Amino acid sequence: MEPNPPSERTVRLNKLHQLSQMGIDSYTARAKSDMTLESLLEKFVEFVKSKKTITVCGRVISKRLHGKSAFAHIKDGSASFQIYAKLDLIGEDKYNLFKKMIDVGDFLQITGTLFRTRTEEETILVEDLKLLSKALLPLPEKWHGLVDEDKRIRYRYLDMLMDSEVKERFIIRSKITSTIRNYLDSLGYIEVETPILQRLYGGAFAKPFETHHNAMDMKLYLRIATELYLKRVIIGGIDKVYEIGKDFRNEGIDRMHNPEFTMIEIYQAFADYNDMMDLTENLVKYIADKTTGTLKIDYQGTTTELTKPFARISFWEIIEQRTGRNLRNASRDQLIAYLDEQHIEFDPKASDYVLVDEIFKERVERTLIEPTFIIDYPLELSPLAKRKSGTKSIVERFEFFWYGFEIANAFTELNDPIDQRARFEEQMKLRAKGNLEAQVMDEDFLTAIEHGMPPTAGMGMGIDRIVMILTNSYSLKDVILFPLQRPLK
RNA sequence: GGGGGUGUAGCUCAGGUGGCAGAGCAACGGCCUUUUAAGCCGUGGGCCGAUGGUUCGAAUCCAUUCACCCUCACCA
Repeated sequence: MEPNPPSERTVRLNKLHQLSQMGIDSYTARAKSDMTLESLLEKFVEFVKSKKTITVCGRVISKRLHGKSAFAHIKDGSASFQIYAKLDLIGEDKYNLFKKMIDVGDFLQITGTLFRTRTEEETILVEDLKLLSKALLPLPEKWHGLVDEDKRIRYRYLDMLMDSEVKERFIIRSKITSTIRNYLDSLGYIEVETPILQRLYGGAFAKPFETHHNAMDMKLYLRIATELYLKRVIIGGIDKVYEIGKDFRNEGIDRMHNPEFTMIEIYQAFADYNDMMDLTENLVKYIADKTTGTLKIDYQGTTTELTKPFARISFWEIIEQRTGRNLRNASRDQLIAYLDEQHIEFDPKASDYVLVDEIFKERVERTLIEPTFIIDYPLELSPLAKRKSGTKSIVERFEFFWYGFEIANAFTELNDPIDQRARFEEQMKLRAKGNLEAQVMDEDFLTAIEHGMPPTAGMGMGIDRIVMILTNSYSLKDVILFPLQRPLK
């Protein structure tokens, strides 16, 4: 029937069949383990002395047969450990089971005593073994592991298994989020959960994912930000609030962008963007110190120090520093002249402030290597931020940049319902002109502010990007367990 | 979307003026009771990403196409 000789999978399926004929369950419901392999290593000397018999579990990651004895390494989530099985000690049945039926990738339960080999390696002398779970597919090659970028993501579990740095990176990621929570919780911030499925999306400029609720026959969007709901929570009287969760933006994928990503947003009543800047600075320093153990952070060969206070420079000032020109009161013709001169591409239909933003992105953003707050943005770029007192066209906003990446964005929040309505109307005009990322009018949110919103500061920070820097990862894909990928075939 | 790169065995990779498809690891059979990239002897394994073309003959040359990576553009 099958013209080709059996594949590795077929060979293992045959073993499965033979095992079942031998009355052996290849997928046991229960496993017994006295301790992890890591703690076994710690207790090794003591257990050798007391000749203690121990039982542990792990996955076979290598196997070396020597005729009537055999070595293998097993690995659990904590460590790997060598085992040694001898025919005369465990008998023919068990020995042959190990020799013929157990493959690299299988999970075993091992009972035995401890000894050191000639080369001083800590080893379990097997007295009994039990198959816990049989693997049908082989593990990647043992000393190169998985190299192909596509496969590393597609089979992330193998990547984690074969490359301890990959696994470690995701453990650090978890530590970063728990450190953030601990820090904010200790300062009295309350973590909440707001809707991911929203009837209107807002709080950022982005194209949304759309979906549909069948029972209510209602169009819904996946949130692009948590902002507008967290402000409702502030209105509701929780004065210090935050949420860590996924946002979804229906846009391109590259090393700094993924359609779903993790964001933390923090809001605080009776605070302004200066307070929020202090909080952000302290938070970044705290998580860097707690998770890397140092305030000297190396990212892709460049080191920055978090010991001194972060620079704080205004939007217009940094543009002047980097371009050598004061563009604050520049006319449209002057802006275009500069863009042309610098060979920066731009949309000729874009408004003046978008042209300025273009210059900022091209000439400023990537130069902000040291942790830096850029403050006081043009009002037109920030429809949810409060006007800076005494100015007409500047808002109280900051963005935090590090290694040329935008990490956080914050403002003194607009809490004036009349002004907020006017800003939404401005956005709707842009939308009507074809800007699909302009914000949509949110009457329900306006009603909330009309009931009264305290002066509030808010901040959003990209968790994936922070993790990227703190784990010295080149791409977001390296810090997202399962990035979006096309299916095979 | 533009430019560049990659795609060959389960894994890591060779191969190329066009002439039977290769290695190591893994697998299978044999020997081996302290190995550890165990070793030794032997065996099997491939739609050379897909489609079409040129040719007596294509993994190799050409065109198209798919996937992934890099880069530029876009994208708060």
